[in-house]
Amino acid sequence: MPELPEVETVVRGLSRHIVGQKIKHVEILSAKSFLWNPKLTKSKKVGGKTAYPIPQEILRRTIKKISRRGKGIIIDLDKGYSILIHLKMTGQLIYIPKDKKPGRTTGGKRLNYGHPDKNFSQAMPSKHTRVWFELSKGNLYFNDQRRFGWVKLTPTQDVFKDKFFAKLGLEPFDKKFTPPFLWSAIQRHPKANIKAIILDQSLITGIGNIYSDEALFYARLKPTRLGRSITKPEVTKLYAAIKKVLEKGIKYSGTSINTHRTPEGSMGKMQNYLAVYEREGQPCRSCKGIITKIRVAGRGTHYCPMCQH
DNA sequence: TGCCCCCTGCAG
DNA sequence: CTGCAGGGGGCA
Repeated sequence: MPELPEVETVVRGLSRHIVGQKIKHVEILSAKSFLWNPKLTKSKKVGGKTAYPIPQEILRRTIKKISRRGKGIIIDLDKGYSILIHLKMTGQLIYIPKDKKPGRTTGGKRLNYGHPDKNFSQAMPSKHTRVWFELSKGNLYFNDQRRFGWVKLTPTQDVFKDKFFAKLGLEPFDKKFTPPFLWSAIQRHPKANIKAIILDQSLITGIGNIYSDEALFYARLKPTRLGRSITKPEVTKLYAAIKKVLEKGIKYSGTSINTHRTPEGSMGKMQNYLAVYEREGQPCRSCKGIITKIRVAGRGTHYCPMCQH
């Protein structure tokens, strides 16, 4: 689910709800979702599920700050530890206050968990809950259908030594991200598709498959254009388009085509404003063209053949 | 720089 | 049943 706008939505929501709370207990329901000590695989049954041992360093720590780097989430605790989380394709972080009744072990409130039937509700923890944090005033659930995502615990000073965080490029909202920066990044990849270039997290962080297609649409660039063919005026347009689509995504709390939810469990709204993504066969919003789907950089890619060149 | 893989569920 | 899905790591 998550690209920069979705992760930013989750980080902002969690910041409102869980900063200042203490971690009272943690259940790891899927060993591979909490990358910690793989030797500790001795499990026990909790409510019919298998649970794994937890690192003691995480217990009784207070949550100080939640931030985002690229598509990764950093939760800083007191006493020098941080929790790192990546949602990958289907991860969710859902927070349910304890006073939301009926309380008790599940944390109570039932949520529509991406189910097409609006009346369907899913109790937390759900069958996709992989890590369950009991906090002082509520419960935080890391749900991840496909188990591609991960949670890690690391000393705060080592966060950016982490294999994932260490190789991230520039944030699109960093002052250093400028048209000249984008131009030079593109020059270094003359033979790559422009889509592959803007998807490369070691150059710019946070753009994924949805927002790359959207940005290329607003820049009027065909996704298969090679880096060396891109002109300076085109770079300027692409730069503006990238910032525009990411800002719009954040404004609408992300795209909920499938599993993306805010920490409160509600859907984002950006899917209603997409220009090309998931709009194959539909008319272009700015010309008479029909949105076409092809394969670029191994990903389904949507564009308007009439206005993107 | 591309391809396969991790995993599960859903549409066609 | 096959193919495909908001990501990214490891391998030619």
